[in-house]
Parts: sequence; C-alpha cells; structure tokens
Amino acid sequence: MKVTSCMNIDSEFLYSYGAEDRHYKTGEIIYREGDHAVYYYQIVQGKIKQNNYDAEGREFIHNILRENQSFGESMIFLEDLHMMNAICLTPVDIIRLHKDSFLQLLEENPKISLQMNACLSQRLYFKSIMLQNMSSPNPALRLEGLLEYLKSYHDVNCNDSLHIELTRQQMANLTGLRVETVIRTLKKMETQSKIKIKNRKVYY
DNA sequence: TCATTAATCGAAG
DNA sequence: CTTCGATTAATGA
Repeated sequence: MKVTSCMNIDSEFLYSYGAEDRHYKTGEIIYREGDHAVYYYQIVQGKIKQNNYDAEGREFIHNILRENQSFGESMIFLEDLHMMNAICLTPVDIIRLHKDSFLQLLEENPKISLQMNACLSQRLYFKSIMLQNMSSPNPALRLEGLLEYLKSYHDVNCNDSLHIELTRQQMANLTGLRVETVIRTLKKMETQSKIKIKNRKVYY
C-alpha cells in the first residue's frame, strides 16, 4: 500500500491564496498546545516535531516532519485548539496559509481537496499501526514498529536500508521508552541483524 | 580548548 | 523496565 505520504501544494499556488513565508530558529515554537488552530503549514526546509508533556514533565513525540510535509491541518477542520506543540528541531522555512484561505483553496480545487483527504487517511492509517505497536510491552517490538512506520512513511525506495535520522532520545520519546532502554534494545536488535549500526547511526 | 549535547555503561530497584 | 551516577564521544563557539 503505497500512497503519496503527504500533502505538498505548489508554493506559487499557495502564495496566490495569500500564503506567507515564515522562518523559525532551532527550538522555536510554531504553536503550542491549547492555541487556536489558524494556519495550514507546509515545510519548505527543516524539521519540526509535534509533542506534548505528561504530568511528570516527560516528553512524548507524536511525529517528526520534514520538508514538503504539511501539518496543523487536521485541527483546521475541527475548528478547535491544537492538542500538541510544534517545535523546530532545525532552522525551518515554512509557508503558512490562513485557515479561511486554506478552506477556500480546497473548495475551489477539488483535486487538492481529495489529496488532502488521502493525506489525512494516510496519517490515520499509520497512527493506528503505531498505536498497536506501541502498546506492546516488548521494547524491541515498539522500536521495530517505529522503524517500520518511518520506513513506510518517509521512504520511497524501499529496497535499501533506511538511515534513521533520529537521536536515541527522540526514539525514546516516540516510543515511550527510556534512552538507555532504547540503546540496549537497539544493540540486541543489531546482534539479531534486524538493524545495522554504523558509527552510532541506525539503519533499518 | 571549554562548554554543551548525545551516547553508553554498570549497578540497583 | 526505569533510575542514578559517571564516563566518553561528538559538535560547536
């Protein structure tokens, strides 16, 4: 099941609807949990994460998105508040379009609207897969689930092993495990040749 | 080189 | 599995 994993509207087209360029520095917050959702965001350059924190202050990362991917749209349709933070992992260039203009764009362009549906379905599909994997008490299975998710979500050529561009801390925050557990489990998985590790980099 | 951040390890709970 | 303490490697100013 290979679908275009994400929304990527032509930038000139976005500008014609009044979209604007925005630049953020590493660590900057694009929006916070509880903010009103007002924009559709499309990443031109850089990486962002969507997260929130539990009562003990532990971070849980919901997703990490990169160039040509969009975010913030789902809440636009709900007319509601963001349920997570969007924080820059690197310097980021973004195009943002006000929700009113975004909805107008969708109304006037059925094809893009359909693509939007496909994009949201895709996310829903993988969220459910992740939910299943992440509910396993076995850390190796959680990690494998994450890797499998990343592979299908990002990768285009699935033959070669994929370089996982995540720190161990990020993998831990994506799976709800501790860094040390991630490190030890990853090593175990390497001996079982489920993954490869070269210079601390993980390949799956 | 100093400081900061990420990756590791071992031991204990 | 998680927490703690401590060390080591990597990166940037």
